[in-house]
Parts: sequence; structure tokens; C-alpha cells
Amino acid sequence: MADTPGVTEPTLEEQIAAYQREFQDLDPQVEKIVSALSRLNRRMNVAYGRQTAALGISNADWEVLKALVLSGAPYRMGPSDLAKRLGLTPAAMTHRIDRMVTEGLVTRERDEANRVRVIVELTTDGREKWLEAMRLATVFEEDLLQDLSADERTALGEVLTRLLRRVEHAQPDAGGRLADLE
Amino acid sequence: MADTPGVTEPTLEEQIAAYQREFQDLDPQVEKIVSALSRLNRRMNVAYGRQTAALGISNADWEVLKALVLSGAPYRMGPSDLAKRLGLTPAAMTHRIDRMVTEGLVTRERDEANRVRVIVELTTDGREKWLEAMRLATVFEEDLLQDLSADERTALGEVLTRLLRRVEHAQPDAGGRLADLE
DNA sequence: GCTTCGAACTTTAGCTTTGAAGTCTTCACA
DNA sequence: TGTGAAGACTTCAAAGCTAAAGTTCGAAGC
Repeated sequence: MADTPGVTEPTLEEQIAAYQREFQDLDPQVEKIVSALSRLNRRMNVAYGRQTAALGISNADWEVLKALVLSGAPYRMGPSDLAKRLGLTPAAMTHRIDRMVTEGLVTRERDEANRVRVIVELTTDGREKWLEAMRLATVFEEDLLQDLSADERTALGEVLTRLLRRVEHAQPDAGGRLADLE
Repeated sequence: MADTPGVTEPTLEEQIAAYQREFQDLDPQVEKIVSALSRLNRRMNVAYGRQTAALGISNADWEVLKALVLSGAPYRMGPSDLAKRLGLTPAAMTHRIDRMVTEGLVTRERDEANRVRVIVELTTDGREKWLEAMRLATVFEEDLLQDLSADERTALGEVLTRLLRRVEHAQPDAGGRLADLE
């Protein structure tokens, strides 16, 4: 499925108009930012998914490769650290590693120093795949941002990290309020 | 699970440094924007998830309610339109509607005019839930953006919609290149 | 040294989603 | 009419995830 050109998603403007019609206390400026963020992210994920699929790996595989590479040489992590890093349960991690071992992207071995632990290690093939995926991703990202000047990029990066800090350091309660930052 | 304060996710800066270490041809400015976008979105979804959970509905339910409300009165849609709108397969939609019917959020009835079709209609209870969720969401969103001036908000909205247009009108091929716009 | 607790991973059962096959209804056309 | 094709939804089997129960190993206390 994925692409269904049949039913056209409403444009951002149409969607905001619909929101205002159904919910009067809406700040259209805020909604525009939030909706655009969400849509942009969805589209980007579709793009990444296509790229990794073209390399013969799943998006799930890609996340694991990324975590291993970013951990630095010798590219080893335990399943539970990987699971926490990716936001998965240990059970899901077990299955995912199973798959990736048979795909030859990682190896799994028991830690002989502490036989409770398991070591997942990137194979050279897995590292190659990650590099290829990165090359594709950077092409896409550069293309995406090509209309933005250097100043605009700086400003955008700055604003986004500001928002990120706000939401990271103070996760909202169920009511939605963010605790004040220190 | 979800929150696992144990293993600390690297900060954005640490992550970008790791990327540069492992992949030399990386534009840190681009990576900063892309990573911040992705993280911000993840955090926001966690926040929305908590809010809808506090109302006793799932994030999946919330998406369906949103689609129905935004379709406008009388808040009716067919399962396949809903499926396309949400990016699900018809099969998944069938199950999701099953659940929501038993939860009293929507009703399902056969279209008497064309007995192949099914009509999913929002209940007043479903509409109430959506309104409550919106109220919570707007509180969170306003809080999130509170440090941004009106000018910054305008600028951010403008830049994001520009990026969105770029990626919407020209979905990338598997290689990652975006076709040139019209 | 034995026992018990705790940590790290795996297994099991249940849920949600997908892809493919199946059912029912309508529409076109002979 | 009656038949075939297409559309809209549902059912079924398989994959991936979660939560919870199991296993295995190491470490601390007696």
C-alpha cells in the first residue's frame, strides 16, 4: 500500500481551515507549525524507507545499524542497551537480532567474561550497508534543504533545537503542561 | 515501557559528533536540522500519546476521530476512505472500527442506498473525546512554542511549509533525489 | 559453600497490522 | 434478465510488537 494517490490528503491550508471550523479556540499559526512538522516528518520517513528498501534492508534494520555505528568502534552493544536506545522491549530486540544475524548484518555471541551477557557486533557487511544508506540519506536531505540559504538553515536549526530542549527537559504531564525549565 | 531513564540517549550534539566521526561527508548543519526534526516529532508523539491515554483512548482511536471530525458534519466516512486517509490497509481499518464501535466512539451501518458501502459515523461521545483531546493538545502546543516570538513563529511556519511543499510535490526516488518542482 | 536475589536474555501468549484470498453488491452490456 | 467485471468490505494467515513469565548466570550474605 503506502502510496495511495486515489484519495487526496487535504492540503495543509485545507486542514487548518477544517480545524478552525470544528474547534474555535485554535491558533492557526501554532497549528500550522505543528501540522507541518508532523507532515514533514511523515514524508521524510517514507523517503528513508524507500532508500533503505532499495538497499535490501528494512527501516528496523537501519535503526539498529545506526545505533551500533554511532556507538563507535568496535561497534558492539548488548541487546538490552540496544533495546533501550531504540525504545523497544528486550523481547522485540531478541527477534530483531535473530533476523539481522540471518541477514548477515550483525553477529551475536555470548560474552565469555560474563556469560549472562550477549554481545551484538556489526559485521563489515552491516557497516557497508549503513554507509550506503547514509550516502543516500545525505543526498535526499541536501536536496530537501536546497532552497534554504545558509542563514535560514542556521536559524532553523537554532529554533528547532530550542523547541527540542524545551520538550526534552520537561516532558509534559497528562494534562499537557510542560514543567518550567530550571 | 516507553520511558527508560536508565540508558541516556545521547544529546543532539553528541549524536552529531558521532555522525561526523563515522561519516566524514556530513554537513553538520543539515544533520542538526534533520535530527532535531525527527527527535522533536518523536517527543511530541509521546506527549500526544499520554494525553489521549489520559482520556481513555488510544492514539489509533484519536487518528480516526480526527479524520472523521475534519471531514465535517455529519461526520461520516466509508472505511476505505478512512483507511486511505490514515495510510492503513482496509483490513486494519475493519479491525480498528470493530474496536471503536465497541468503545462507543463510532457507529457502523450499511449504506441503504448502496449496500456495498458501509458508513462509519462519529457518535456524540466520540466527538466529545476529540474535543477534549484537542483542548489538551492546544495547551501542550502553546506551551511548547511559548518561547517563540510572533515573528519567529511566522518564520518557522513559513520555512516548514516551504520544505513540506518541496517534499510533497516531488517524492524522492529510491536514490533519494527529489524531482525538480514544476 | 550454599542460598537467595538480581540482572540479562529468551520464550510465550495476545494484539495490531499487512497481504492475499474470499464474499457480497452493483453496474454495464448483451 | 442474466452474466461478467469491478468495487467495498471482511476473513485468514503470517510478521512484528508488548507484557509477563521463564531461564540462566553472577554476586552478595550467611
